[in-house]
Amino acid sequence: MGEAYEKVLEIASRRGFFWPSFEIYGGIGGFYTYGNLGTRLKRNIEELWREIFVRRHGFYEIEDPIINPSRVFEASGHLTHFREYVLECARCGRIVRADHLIEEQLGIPAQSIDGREVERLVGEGKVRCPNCDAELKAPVTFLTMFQTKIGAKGEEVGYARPEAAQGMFLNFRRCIRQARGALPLGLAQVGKVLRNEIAPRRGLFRLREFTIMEVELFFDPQNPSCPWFDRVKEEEVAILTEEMQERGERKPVRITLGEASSKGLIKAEWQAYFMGVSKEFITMLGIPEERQRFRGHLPEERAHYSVQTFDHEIHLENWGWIEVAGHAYRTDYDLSAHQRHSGVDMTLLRSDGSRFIPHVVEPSFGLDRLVHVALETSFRTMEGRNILAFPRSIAPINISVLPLVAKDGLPEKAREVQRILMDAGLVVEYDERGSIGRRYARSDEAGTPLALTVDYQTLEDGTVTLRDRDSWRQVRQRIDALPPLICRYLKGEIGFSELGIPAGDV
RNA sequence: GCGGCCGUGGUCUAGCCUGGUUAAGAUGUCUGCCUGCCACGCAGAAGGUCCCGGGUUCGAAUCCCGGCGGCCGCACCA
Repeated sequence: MGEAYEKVLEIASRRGFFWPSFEIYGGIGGFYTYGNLGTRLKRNIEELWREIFVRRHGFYEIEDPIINPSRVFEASGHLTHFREYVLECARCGRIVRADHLIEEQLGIPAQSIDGREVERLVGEGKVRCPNCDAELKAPVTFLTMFQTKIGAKGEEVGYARPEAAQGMFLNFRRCIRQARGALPLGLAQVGKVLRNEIAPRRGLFRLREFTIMEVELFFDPQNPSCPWFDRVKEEEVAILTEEMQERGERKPVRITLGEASSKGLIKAEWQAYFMGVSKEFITMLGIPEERQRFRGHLPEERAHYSVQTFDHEIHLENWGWIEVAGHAYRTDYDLSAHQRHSGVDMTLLRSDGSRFIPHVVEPSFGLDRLVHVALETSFRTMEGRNILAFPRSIAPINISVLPLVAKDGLPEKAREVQRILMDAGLVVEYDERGSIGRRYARSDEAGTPLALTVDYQTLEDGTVTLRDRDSWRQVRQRIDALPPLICRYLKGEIGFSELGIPAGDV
């Protein structure tokens, strides 16, 4: 079953979903280019997310720069928390992380070690190479953020953002005013972020430049309830909490979000709410419920800004559980930090006159990972053919238009039908190469849910056949009735059999 | 970053160990014929820096060294 991954990668590059970037120059790890099908698939997933997380809640969406001045990340804590001190052995050249080595050899907790301490301990020869016991070279810092210079003289140091969230915090004051001061306030952003990963691998899972989709939900900690919580509180989810993992348990509990929230397993109701929305979203991408779970971060893996984080994980055959989203409770960490560093007041006024800094809950999705997961989950084979059975709402191409044979005026008629469907706003692929069977096979491999065939009967009565990608069944329908029917079908409002009357000889 | 395996037309692979004329096959693509619903058939064609660089050799896809890229394990993933 690990072949699904190999097969999907092969289809992805051959058919134009994605492939390694810069390949004519030998390639560089961690960068991928999306082709026509991949770009559409990615955008459709993004639109579905936007519908479910943003539009439906009336949240605001912003777009903030990728390059930020260093002060932003000094304030946010990323510049200190993103920096690793790395030690290299003078003899064998082995490279190790300073904090891990010091904790291991001297028993000093990694969190309490700063750069000066590292230099002192290494200089005094307190730590040795774990591999060959030789002396270590002076520590070098490794920053996983991309650094650049801003301006002609380059005196201003800038960094590429490693997360989109800071944009929402930096612009919070303006946005809350535009929202007329009302909490809860949801600010959303979709955009590229950059992380200089040490070892990018596994295709779209560990990229150096990737797209993130985030909501920062601001609320008053004295009024932490989510007005929509009723919608999800009966929803049952699989949760593996921090405590369970510390007890060595590996099997998640199944519990309703309402119960998980009231029992305190999930600290903020908003967090629990978004976990419910998250499950709904991921399920709509075609991932079955039993392959989803939420896993609480252990303290040492939790980001510096978070008091509780749940990863939304999906089980894949060859990687096991992989993270596609993080649900973090960031409290007032970021707004307080920016208030402290910028001197700008981030507080809001309650009706009783008291002032407070809002708390923040953040659902954050890695879009590229979702693209891969959608591809791999939808992959199946039928009679030796590859099929990408995408949910209809995210399929890159809506419908293929095919003449039964490429002669006798059928191609011309098919082109007319293509025009009609394109004018109706559909993404249509016309194909007359090879035989009809080959064209169906190509259509299936691109994940196109419908194939429309123009045959000799079309020329007589203006009807065509529609073929279902997943069952290969066919129905017949009049051309002029098609546009609204197909649109409703793609939205999932009607089933395949409602598209027309069954067609024979299949 | 460390260790193991790997890199051959668009795709998948053979050839490499045991260096030797035009680098083989399948599939895909293109042209023509054919076509009456599931990768049909026939004929023909195009398509390769054998990952890159260096070395050994009369001669390197093949042997050696270095680099780049990929996969797996370890580490990392704020």
